[in-house]
Amino acid sequence: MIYADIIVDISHEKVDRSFQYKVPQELEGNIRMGMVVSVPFGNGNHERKGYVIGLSDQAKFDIQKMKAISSLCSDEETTESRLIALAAWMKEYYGSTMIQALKTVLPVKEKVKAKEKRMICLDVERKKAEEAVEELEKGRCRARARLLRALLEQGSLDYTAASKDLGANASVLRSLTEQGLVRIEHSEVYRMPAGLKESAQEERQELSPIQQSCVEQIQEEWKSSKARPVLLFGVTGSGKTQVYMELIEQVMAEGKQAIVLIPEIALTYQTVRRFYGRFGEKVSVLNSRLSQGERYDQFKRAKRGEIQVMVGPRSALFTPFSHLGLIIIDEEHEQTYKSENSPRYHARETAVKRASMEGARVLLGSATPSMESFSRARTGEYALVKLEARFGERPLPDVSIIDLREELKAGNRSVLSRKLKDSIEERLSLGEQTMLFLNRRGYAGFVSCRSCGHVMKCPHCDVSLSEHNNGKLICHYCGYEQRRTEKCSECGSPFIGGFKAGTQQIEQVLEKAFPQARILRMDYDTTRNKGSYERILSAFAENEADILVGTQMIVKGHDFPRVTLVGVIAADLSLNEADYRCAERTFQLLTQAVGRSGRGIRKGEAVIQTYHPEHYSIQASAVQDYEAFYKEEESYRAMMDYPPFAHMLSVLAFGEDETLLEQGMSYIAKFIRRISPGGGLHMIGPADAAVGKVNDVYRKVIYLKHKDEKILNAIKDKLERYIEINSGFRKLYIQFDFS
DNA sequence: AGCACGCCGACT
DNA sequence: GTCGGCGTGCTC
Repeated sequence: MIYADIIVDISHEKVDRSFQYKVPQELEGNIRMGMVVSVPFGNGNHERKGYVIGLSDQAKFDIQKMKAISSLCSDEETTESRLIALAAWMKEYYGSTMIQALKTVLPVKEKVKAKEKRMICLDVERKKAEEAVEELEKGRCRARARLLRALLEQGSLDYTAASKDLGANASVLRSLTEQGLVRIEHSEVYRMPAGLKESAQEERQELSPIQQSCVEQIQEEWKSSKARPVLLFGVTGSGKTQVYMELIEQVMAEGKQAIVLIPEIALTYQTVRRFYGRFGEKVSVLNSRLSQGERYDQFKRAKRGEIQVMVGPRSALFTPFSHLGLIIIDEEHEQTYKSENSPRYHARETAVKRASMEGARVLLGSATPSMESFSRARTGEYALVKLEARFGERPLPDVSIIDLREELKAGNRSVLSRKLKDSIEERLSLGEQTMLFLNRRGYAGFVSCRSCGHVMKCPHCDVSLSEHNNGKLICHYCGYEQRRTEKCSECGSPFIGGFKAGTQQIEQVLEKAFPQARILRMDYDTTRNKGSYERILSAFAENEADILVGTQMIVKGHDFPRVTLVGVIAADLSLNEADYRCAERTFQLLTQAVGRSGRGIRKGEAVIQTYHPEHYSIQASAVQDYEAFYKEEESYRAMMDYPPFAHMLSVLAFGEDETLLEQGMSYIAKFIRRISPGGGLHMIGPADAAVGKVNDVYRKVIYLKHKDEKILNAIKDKLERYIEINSGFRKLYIQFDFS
């Protein structure tokens, strides 16, 4: 007898686990992992769709009570089943629930229909409804009366919201509909067509000899049956996209499909148009502005074989192609390839896994490869191909590193050093453009009291509020807003001021220093509206401004030939982050920023302001020397036992009750200490997470380090079971994060 | 998500 | 007692 583990297709956490079913004799030969089946479920034995996630000959449940699979829904299995197998791997490897993994891998599906809003509306006149409310209140039908009253006030209610807030049970609703008092309306799902048809036919450029040789090296590697992923290490502007396109073309010629992953922020009109221009109708693009329905439609087109290339962010990795030939990850070092939600998967590792399951190739491209990838390239796990010469042999910009401590000694207290100010002046007189880069995480400055130092914080989250130009203080985590206070809430002092390090402040300084200059600003505030991102960038590209000030979003993707000066206001902002990757991030950001200068005919210049001029990430980025940086960072990581030399597992716990959370975490820590075998395991914490509270939910974290990833994985498995068994963890939400 | 079960207050 | 409503828990 064979038994199948099945996940039922009901989107509810309560049924987020597998159920074992008997496999009827006549299906035994046909059933496989990942298939979609129909099973009886629950008390009413309703037929439901389910996914086969495992098969075994061991019954884990009372055979008497075990039901049998009714039938296979095997119309669409092959592609889907591979993705489900991938989900099973993700669940295992990253430690999430199966449902969460399935949801990331099988996007929306009929969930689109489920999400199709169900609204509860009144079906009778107000008078009648009011009478009914009174009657129901007289009789003891409180729930129904509550619902009707809410309907009278608001006209109509969202089905799910109503059932959550008002306790509108299914039975309550049924009786109300039977009485003819309310009806449930299924609102239409509207999908907008993807309007990117006008493609300015990009002529196929001849590859340069260097590019051509890269293509050949890559193909050579992939001829082998044990083809490794290839890391294409090419400096900015070396024409990696050309190489990608050439390889995609060849994959398409074999009748296979390709996925191209691009960091969200680089998914601009320009990039997308290049792919459309080259591959026309065979390309589809995903981006965050697409609705769920549109996304679903794109996936459907891919499944039907109507398209052969999918360009998109992290989630495009799960495009249901039937003959996947190639996965390209551009700018592979980007942080956005790591998911923030459970399963906290990394697109790079997951791509390698998917490719190996489906016999596809993987190409990683970057000018500043991640430590992980470069280290794998050095051990031979990945193949390394270098694309060296900058396209057109343009010279690197002249870089000056300015020590801000010296500026202060010389009596200059402005955010602009004398050198940077002079250089800007020079550009203005020459009619060339300047980009000023503030490598903060995009937030405006916090507000603090000048007399007692108290910082204005969000009452729901453990973050300081940011000041915006409309005089409001806003929390960037939960959206909480309050007016700017006149007095300090702690000491009553009226001297309250913003910390002057935001892009707005820099803009103001510039306006004062260069009243004649035309200045554009690009940050969280100015890009919140749709299309504003593109509008600002194209305005700058059209030479409508002399200076562009912004956060990291200005250094990605776009090419501005008129820019001959790039200024980094304070390189230390990203260097001081509390994360072992901060040096890597700083190097990457600075290298990118410096590389923006002098992309046209004229030679560029860059000015980096910092309090740590001697730091290797700054020194190496100034001369664009990746390998020098890698060497330094490698010895630091090796010394500190950080990835890629050890593996890390973070156990994150969330909960509304702080003491319960604390208790839970100390139990977890004790449990880990008890089960961890021998030495070699480092545990840090439990401690507050980087942001200790969001939306009134507290967050704590335990970090585990070990050389052997398998041991961390085993700890994760045991923890999962421990947490499931002990009811004390019911009110806590626990996530795992490997890095 | 949907169904059964069991508790609770009002009425025969 | 008994009936109907509403919260809770379980589903292989």
